[in-house]
This record gives sequence, C-alpha cells and structure tokens, in this order.
Amino acid sequence: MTVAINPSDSAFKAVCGPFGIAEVANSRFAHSDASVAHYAAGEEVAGEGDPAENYFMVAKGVFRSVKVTRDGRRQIFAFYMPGDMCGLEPGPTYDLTIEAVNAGSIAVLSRTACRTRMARDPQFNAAVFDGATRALALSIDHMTMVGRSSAEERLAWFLKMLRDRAAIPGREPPTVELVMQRQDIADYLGLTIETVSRTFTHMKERGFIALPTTRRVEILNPKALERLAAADRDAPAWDRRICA
Amino acid sequence: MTVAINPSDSAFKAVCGPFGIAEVANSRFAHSDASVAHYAAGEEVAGEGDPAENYFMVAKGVFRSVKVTRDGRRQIFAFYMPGDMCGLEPGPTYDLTIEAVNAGSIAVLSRTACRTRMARDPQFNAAVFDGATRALALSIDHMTMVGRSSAEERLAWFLKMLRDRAAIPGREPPTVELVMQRQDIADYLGLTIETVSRTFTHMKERGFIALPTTRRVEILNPKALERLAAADRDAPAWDRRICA
DNA sequence: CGTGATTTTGAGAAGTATCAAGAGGAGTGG
DNA sequence: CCACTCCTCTTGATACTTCTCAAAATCACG
Repeated sequence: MTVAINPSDSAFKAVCGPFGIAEVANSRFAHSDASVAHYAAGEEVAGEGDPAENYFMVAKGVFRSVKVTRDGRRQIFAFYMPGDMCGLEPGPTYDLTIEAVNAGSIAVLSRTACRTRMARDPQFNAAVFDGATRALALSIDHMTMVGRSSAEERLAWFLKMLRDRAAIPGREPPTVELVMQRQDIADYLGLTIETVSRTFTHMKERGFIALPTTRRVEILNPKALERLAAADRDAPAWDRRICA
Repeated sequence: MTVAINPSDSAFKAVCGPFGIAEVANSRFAHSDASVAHYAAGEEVAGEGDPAENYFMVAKGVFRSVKVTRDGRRQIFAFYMPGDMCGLEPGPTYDLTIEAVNAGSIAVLSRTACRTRMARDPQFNAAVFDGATRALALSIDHMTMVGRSSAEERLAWFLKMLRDRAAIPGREPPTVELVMQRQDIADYLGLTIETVSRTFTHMKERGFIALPTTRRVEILNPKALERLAAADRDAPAWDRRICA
C-alpha cells in the first residue's frame, strides 16, 4: 500500500534519520517521484530479479535484505533501520530481496527521478552517494566478521550493533529488542540457528547478558561484550562519521 | 610515484576497462585532479586510517583491499583489476588498506575534484555512482560465499571469477594466472592457507584442474567447477550488466 | 487449553583450524 | 653451474568449533 509523500507526515520525518541523509528526505519530490509504503511483517518490498525501479529509505520499522540460494541456503545481507537506504543495485534488477522484518514503512524513491535529480542537485546527489558508500562500509565490517570470527564474537558484534543503533532509550541495564527471529540472526551472522541459541545461552551463563524474554536482551556486562565484539575490529562502521 | 595523466597514455587507456566506466577515464581532468601512480608488488596505495583524499581506478596490474585486525586476522575484501574503482569510503579516512598485489599502476582521482565534477557532470556522476553500487553488488556475492559455502565451493567460485574476468586469452584449456599468493586467496575466501592448498590438491586429484606451476591453473572441467561455484548462486555480480 | 511455530538442548558427525614438518622454487653468491 | 638460504607451498596428525539430526521445552494465538 502506497501513499503520496507529505512532508508533515511523521513517518516521513522519521526518514530524516540519524545518518545525515536528511537532505534526501527534506527534498521536495514531485508526487510521482516518491511515496511511502507500509508493510506487514514478512512482506516483500522488492524481490530478487525484479526490475530495479526504485530506491528505498526506511521510515519506520526494520527491514532486511535477503538472498536465498537454489539449495535453500539463506544469507541476510543487512538489517535496515530508519534512515537507512536500500535497493541501490547497479543492475537492471535487484540482487537481493527486501522484506519487512516487522510492521514498518519505507519511502519509495523512483530511480529515474533520483538519477535526474542527482544530476541537478549536488546536495541530493552527495546524500544518495553517501548512502551507497556507507552501505559498502557496513558490508566491509560484516564480511570481516563473517569471514574471521567465532560464533561468540559474531553474536557480541551483533548485539553491540543493535545497542549502538537501536537501544531502548533510558534503560538500565542497556536493553535491546530483538525484532528479528533467531533464524534471521543466524542467517545474518553466517551461523545456524542452533549455534546462535547455544551462544545466547553461553553468554547468559557467563553473566554477560540476561534474556527476560526471548526477544529482549539486557546487556549486563557491556565491557565484556565489547571486548568480544572488538576482538578483531576497532570503530565499527555504523558509528564512523560520514563526510562528503 | 605519480605522473600527470595523459589521455594518450596506454596505462590510462587501460582504465577505460570492460565495465562501462569509460566515462570517468575519458573525461579530461585538470592536471591537479588526476594522475597515474605506479606501484611495486606489496606497496601500499592508501592505508587504513589515512585521510580519504582520493578515489582510485586501476589501470594496470592487480590491487587488493585489506583489513588487518588487532590480533592479526586478515581479511581481503576485494581484488581490483583494470577498470575497477576503489577507495570509495564514505568517512574522512579509508576503512581499508589498498595495496598492489603485483607491479601495476592506478589512476588517482582527487576526491574533492570528483565531488565537484560529479555535481556538474551527470555522466561522470553516474559512472562513479555505478562504481560504488557495483562494488556493493560484488560484496553481496562475496559475503554470501564466505558466510555459507564450503572450502571447495569458495575456491571454485574464486577460480570462476578469475576465469571470467582475467583468463589468459586464446588458451585451451582455459587458464588463469594466480597473481596473488595462497595467503591472499585464503584471506579473501575466509579460509586458512592450508585449507586452500588442500582444496587445490583435491580439485587436482578429481581432475577438475591442473597446476602446471603453483601460480597457474588450467581449468580442465569448467562444468564441474561451475556447478560447485554456482551451488548457491546464479549469475555472479561480476558479469551482471550495469545499467543506469 | 490446544495447536503450530519458535527456541532450546543433546549427542554425534563433519569440516576446518592448528601445529608441525617436509618439499618445492627463486634468488644469491661462491 | 651448483650449493645455500629464504620463502612459499604442501602434506600430515590432531584438536576444536560448528553443523546436523533429533527431541524436548517454550511461546504465540485462536
């Protein structure tokens, strides 16, 4: 379901997220160029192989980009939170399927309109370009992690990312909501669901975290988690400042 | 070592690579905006943490982007061949170290000049933007592979990529030169050097490949290799057509 | 309060890493 | 041209992590 964009819309305002892409959202689009679409959990925004007609920017909720292979292996490439851009495929079709993890809404930016606009508006262009290169930076970290870390390090890294980007505000101990299910976490980290589960248990036993519910994690020992997560990394890409 | 760019230079012409980024290279730059630098094997083009002042485009040879972690783990993010762009970091500093794998040369494009130019020249902008999104597409495949495949599948995927992008022309059976050493392959595929070596041996024993020298691979059974490489994938990103 | 989906736990198998040693190649100097 | 050395690559034995298969426990929801 799609509605025309309206600059006073709260969903639209959420687009002006924490990542300096405000320019994109603040721009006034012609009605045909941009709109906001709402999705229920699990719904598909764009499918792998579909003609890549639009770029997207998350307004509300969490989205994921997925690649499912012929033999059923599944890799989640990224979780997108408000302010994040996705669908920046170079080819004529999407490389990834984009789906809603939970109920949310996403700004749909017509690709051709974006291109035209990028050609005319340097600010806008820089913002979209930063979206693309930022995705690249995230993917660098993601890959280093997937390629070189133990299960525990991967999960610690994941929890740290969630805490930095989406901690429930004003909570002590710091708490994050796991919007996605275990299978999603596993497919994001390149592990099996059983290993993810076991690793959660192990962290709980060691007193690093508490799991009041399966979908809620309290970070009891942030330093320990950080040490694990940073074992092979320094400043993570999601909080490195963007510059032009 | 750096020399001013010259459109009749053969190294410069090589930049107009097979990937539709010709526009970038064909553009006439002011002397201060672009130049070509030559590097010996192993030399560093840009270091992780250095101020990100330039974009690069490979003119000749092979380059690699590397991330080495505190505790010595090493991940190679990409190998860049003539026509490929690198250094597209969003932040104020490079996230990756860029090094020459063998002797080669690379076009250095001043970042600020690029930005200015991108603002004025839509063609140029589209080309650079495609460079960034194309890198993203490659990284999607790379990650799916690293996260979800066996050692044999990874190596098959790697060999297929080399064959598609850099096979020695007019050879039967199709032959590729391994410019990089085993450690580089291991760090690219997220494996250890021993596993890479064993997997080469195993493929040799099965008659899929021959290794006339350690650095040269003859692909005796392309179909078998392809089946392995494609076990979890379809058209690989490096030959998906780019469109605007 | 069932019923199906998700998550956890368990036992065993498989694949890759690790540690250690040996073989092969390239370059240097006698 | 050969011997020596260094470096890369290969091979071997073993250990460890993670995966796989199976079942039990928990959760979500009508």
